[in-house]
Parts: sequence; structure tokens; C-alpha cells
Amino acid sequence: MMQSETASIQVLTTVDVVVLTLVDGVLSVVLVQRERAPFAGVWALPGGYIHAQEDADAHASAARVLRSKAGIEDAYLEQLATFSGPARDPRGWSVAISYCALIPQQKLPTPRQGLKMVPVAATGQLPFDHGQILQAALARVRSKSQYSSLPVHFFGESFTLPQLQQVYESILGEPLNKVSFRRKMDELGMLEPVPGQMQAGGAHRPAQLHRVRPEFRQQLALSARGL
Amino acid sequence: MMQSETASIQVLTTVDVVVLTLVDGVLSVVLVQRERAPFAGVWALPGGYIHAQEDADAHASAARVLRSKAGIEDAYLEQLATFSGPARDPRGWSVAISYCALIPQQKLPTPRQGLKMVPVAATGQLPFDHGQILQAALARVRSKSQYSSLPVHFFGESFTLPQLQQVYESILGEPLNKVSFRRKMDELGMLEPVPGQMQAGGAHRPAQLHRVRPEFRQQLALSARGL
DNA sequence: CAAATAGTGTCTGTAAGACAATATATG
DNA sequence: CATATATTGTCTTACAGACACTATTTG
Repeated sequence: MMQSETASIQVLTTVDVVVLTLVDGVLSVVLVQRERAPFAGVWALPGGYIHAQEDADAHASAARVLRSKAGIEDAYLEQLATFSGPARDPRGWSVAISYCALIPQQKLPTPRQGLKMVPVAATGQLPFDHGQILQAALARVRSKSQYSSLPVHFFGESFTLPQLQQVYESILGEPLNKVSFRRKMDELGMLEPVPGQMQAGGAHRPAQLHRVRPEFRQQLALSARGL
Repeated sequence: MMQSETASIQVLTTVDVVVLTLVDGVLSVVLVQRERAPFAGVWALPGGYIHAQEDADAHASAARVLRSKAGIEDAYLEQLATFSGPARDPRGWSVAISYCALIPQQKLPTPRQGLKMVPVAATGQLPFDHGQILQAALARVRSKSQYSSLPVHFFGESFTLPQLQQVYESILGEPLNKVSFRRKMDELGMLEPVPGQMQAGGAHRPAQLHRVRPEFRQQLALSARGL
């Protein structure tokens, strides 16, 4: 009954990161061009091996991969799920701890060779099981946007409530009631107006700029009943 | 910038399973006594290495561990989160893909040497980071019980609505409105009365037995607005 | 002032909870 | 029939969405 307690075949341990951002209001994912086999030259999610010598945990591995392969720092990063099996990577039985990162467009690195942002609906076929990982990330973001402040991580320092509502609507794929949305944001208590600042713009009343209160910077605000 | 793409230090890949059940209405966790170092003789969550030779994925590893180390079959099983780092296991840098299992008391194996059920509040200190994994499982179950049918997996074939409500209340730690609870269960549409059967019992009206509709057996029913 | 969008007040419908009446067992 | 719990009906309250009104900017 009790089998040997040694892992007799090496299991590859990797991290893959789904970096999401809004490019002109369109939910997009960061892809990098793979430099080596398997799938050399193919566009894929940024990923790589865990480096046991230097990584404090898989979260640190994901942050390192993000920095070294996509030039991204300071993204909001949360663990998604872990994918595994003998077939997902042609090199052998592998474990991929996947992470989801949200980052404002302004924090993206300058576009360069081997790095691009693609609307999530237009990635085409992705190597490994990266298509499945991307779908898991989208499901997570849509689900969490229904009851939490997750989408604020798509913005930088400050933003207006109409902008924020547009992002929620874009992610959820449905229009939201303006009054209810503002009531909810008020109840969550995570935003504060940036004193005196308004957004310049068109021939109309300018909107008040808001920012996330410091105590919510690295933490999500959750709503009991959604929105 | 681009570092070597080989995992130069072996990473241990394991699964750990938090098996939850209700023992006389008290939420309890299955612990097994470890047979070998590290922590030989200590009570811990059932866990073990991934066996790349035989496991189709980590989910299969978890099911195998459950069968071989705790004698449990056919539990509801879902992935929880993945814990990792150099310190959580004294053998070295390790990855533990954790799973949460729910099982009715009747399906538990006959108690035997090296296997016990402990109320979740009374486990005491657990080895590795199993305390943290247990807390993640409890948070998951409580969270999902607020808006899904997750707790039905604590029951076997059939159960009454008052029994089910008691379980929800026990998990959530607060009393629920009887009328609202029944309205919600009705809306979810996942239960059906077992024709003609009632539960025998005390000196009072017996409750109608219900069961999960076949199409919801391996899938949770989700509510839009909670409960 | 006309146009355009921001922000707010208020009404209405829906859904959740309180309360209570009815139903059906046992002794 | 007294008692105990199951089940259902109905009233009340709270909240979400619809609608419309006010506010503030540019040209």
C-alpha cells in the first residue's frame, strides 16, 4: 500500500504570468516572444523556471520573471491556479503556478522587440496550455470585479469615477447604473478625492479625480452584495 | 539579463489535502500520523509527492494521496492554492499544491491507527505550513458557502432542508432566515424532493428529504446575490 | 447661452428578513 | 389534544435601478 516516498521522476516547476492592462480601454494581455525551444519564436505568456537559489517563493519567481522577461515592475500580482500534467509541456511532467498581474498602461515598459500587448479576444492560439491559463485569468478578473475593487489596479495614481465605471463596464461586459455604482464606491470607502484636482477635458463639467486610500493600496476592498 | 533556463536545484513537488467533514455537526479536518521523517509520528494533513509516472495531473495526485493515505474515495475535490519556498519543508525548496476535499461523515473510512478527525478549531500546532493551508481551506469554504451550493457535499444521498440550513449556519457562524434560505435554495434549482420519503424523527412533523439533481452532482450552483 | 458630461435627489420595484399562521408528526 | 418542528403566506424594510434635475465646463 505505502509506495516509495521519493519523487523518482523530475517534475519541472515553472511560473506563468498573465499580465492584463487596458490599452485605450481594451482589456489586453502581455505576450513575449519565446527565445528558445520549445516553441522558440512563438508568442506566449511570460514564464520561466522557479530558481530555488534566488526565489523566496513562487510569488517572487513570478515577480522576477515579470521583471526579467517583460521589464515590468510593481504590478499588482495574485496567484491564480496551478496547472500540471505530463502533456502540457513537451519537456516532461510539469507544474505551472500561474499568476495574474494587473498594471496601468502608463507603467508598461516601452514597447520593444519580442514584447507586445494584444486584446484578450485576439491572441489566437497560444503554446502550452497558455490559452487555458489566460481564460482562467479572465474568469478571475471578471468574477472579482463583481464584488471587489480589483479594477482600480488598472489605473495609476488617480482617476475619475466615470473612468472607473467605464473600466468596470468594459470588464463585465454590461452597462452599470451610475447612481448605484457611485453608492457602492462610496460604501466601500476605499477612494478619496484628490483635493482641488479636476480632470481637464472637453466642453463640459470636469470630473473630480480620486485615488485609492493608502490603507487599501495593497489590498482589495470587498463588497458584501456585489458591484 | 537572460539567465540560465535550467532549474539548477531540485524543487520538491507535493500535494496536501485538507479533508473537511461534519462530525456530529462540528466542522472537522482529517489528520494522518506521519510515518517517516520529517515530523515522523506527528499528526498532519494527508500529503505526498507527485508521482510523475502514474499521476495524470496534480488533481489525480491528490485523489491518490487521499486513497492511499486516508482510505478516502469519491470526495468532492477542488484546488485551493499553491504554497512554496525554501523553508516550509526541511528537505528543501518545495512546492505544495493544496486541495480542499469535502466528504459526508458516512463516507469516512472506519477509524484506524494513524487516522483521526479533529474539530478545525482544535488541531493545535501542525507541521510544515499545514496550519496556514488549513486556514486557507476554511476561508475558502466559508467564502463559497455565502453564494454557492458547496455545503451539499457534506451530505450523502439525501438530506432535509433544515439539516442543510443548520450546516450553512454552522459554517458561516450566523443564523440564517428560514424563509430566505428556502427561497434561495428554490431559486438555485439544484435540489429536488425525494418522492414520498420523509425523515423519521421526533414528536413533530417530519421534513421532506431532498437530493441534488444529477446535473449538479459534480458542479456547484452559484447565486448572484449571496446565500 | 447651447452642448456636453459630472454629480445628486427621488421614486419605484425587487428581494431579503420578521412574523405568524398552517401542517403533520408523536405520545 | 398538547407539543414540537416543518412549511408556507404575508407584511415590512432595505437596497438597486430608472429617471430626471442640477452643476460646471467650453465655444
